[in-house]
Amino acid sequence: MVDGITRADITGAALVLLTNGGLHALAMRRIAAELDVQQSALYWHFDNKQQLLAAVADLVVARVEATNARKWQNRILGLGSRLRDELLRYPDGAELVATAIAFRLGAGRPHQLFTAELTRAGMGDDDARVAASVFVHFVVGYTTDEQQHHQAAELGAIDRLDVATGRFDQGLRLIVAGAEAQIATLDAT
Amino acid sequence: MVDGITRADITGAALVLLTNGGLHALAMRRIAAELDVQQSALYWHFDNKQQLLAAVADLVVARVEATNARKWQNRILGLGSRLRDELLRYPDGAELVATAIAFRLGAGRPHQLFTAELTRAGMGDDDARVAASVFVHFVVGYTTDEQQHHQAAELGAIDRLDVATGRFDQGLRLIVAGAEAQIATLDAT
DNA sequence: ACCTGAACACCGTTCAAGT
DNA sequence: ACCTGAACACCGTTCAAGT
Repeated sequence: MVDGITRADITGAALVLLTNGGLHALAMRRIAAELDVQQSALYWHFDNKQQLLAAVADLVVARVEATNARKWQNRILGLGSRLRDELLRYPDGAELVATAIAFRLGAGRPHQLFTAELTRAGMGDDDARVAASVFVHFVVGYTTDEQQHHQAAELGAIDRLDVATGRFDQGLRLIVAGAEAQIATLDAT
Repeated sequence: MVDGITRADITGAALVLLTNGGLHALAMRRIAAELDVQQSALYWHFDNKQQLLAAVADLVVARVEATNARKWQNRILGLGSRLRDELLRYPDGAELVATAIAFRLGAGRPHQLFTAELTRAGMGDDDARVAASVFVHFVVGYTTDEQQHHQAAELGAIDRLDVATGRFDQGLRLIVAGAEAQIATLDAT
């Protein structure tokens, strides 16, 4: 007989359901059905649904990676748009990651990547972490809005299509300018 | 006999429930029970729960107001911490507002207030709106994390207490620096 | 115009019991 | 160690019918 179910099986099945039906489809019963298992079986592998969703959020941000641009400003911009792209790959991807981050349960990867870039740019560890959280909050928050609004429009709940595109880069550049100013005052000391 | 129930009655009762039990207590059945009404009665006043929650989110941010500091930088900082304070007044206040903003269903007040300050500071309407969204995403995102984490710690789900306090102002100042830089380049033109 | 009563189609979580 | 079966305590939404 075959082995039992693993955590990877569960999060994998959940990711498939997320892809096809969004957060709405991520019900314990549905995930269990996808694996031909009783819903209570999932609770042997995860304490609760929130922990399971956090593990799925980790998968969503797993492919976010640093770029190899020469200027740190461009690496930050690349990281931001790469993160946005990955969140947009799945319906409700941004909201899922936002919740996981809020509960400190997963999806720490974006924050780590931004922090690394900012320390390389010359910031102290502490300042880099603060700046990284500004970037992450903006990217995840902006993308959540964008995705939510886009999905609502598809359902016909909203008709006017916002001209929100392009505004993402503008916002990122504003924060980069703030980081530049802070690094400049550090160098002046 | 007394008149029927109004939308204000409903959002008022919901705000009481939010205060006492957080987002978890904001169930249609519970709100209806608070008003001695059947749950289906609420659907005559609101299309769905999401619309109702958006109206409650409007109440949460209703008392956010501009400060009268002389420098626009300080007015922005004051607006940010004032918004955070109001979100922290209710359990899950930040998450409620974040969701309403994402669905473009309410809580537009913070964005309007930030935009107004930034145009007064010398930004164009378009740039001011983008910068305002950076501020709002940071304040709401940061406060959601903070509140979520705080509530999890109260339930014993998390033991270590993050040293996140003070980081809020640092983050706000970083964005202000970015706005300053942008206004400076405008003035130079 | 405004609300009731009742149903429909779902949820997350627990827990004794099985193998 | 890993899962079943069944229950518990909930949800949001709809809709005919009442007044």
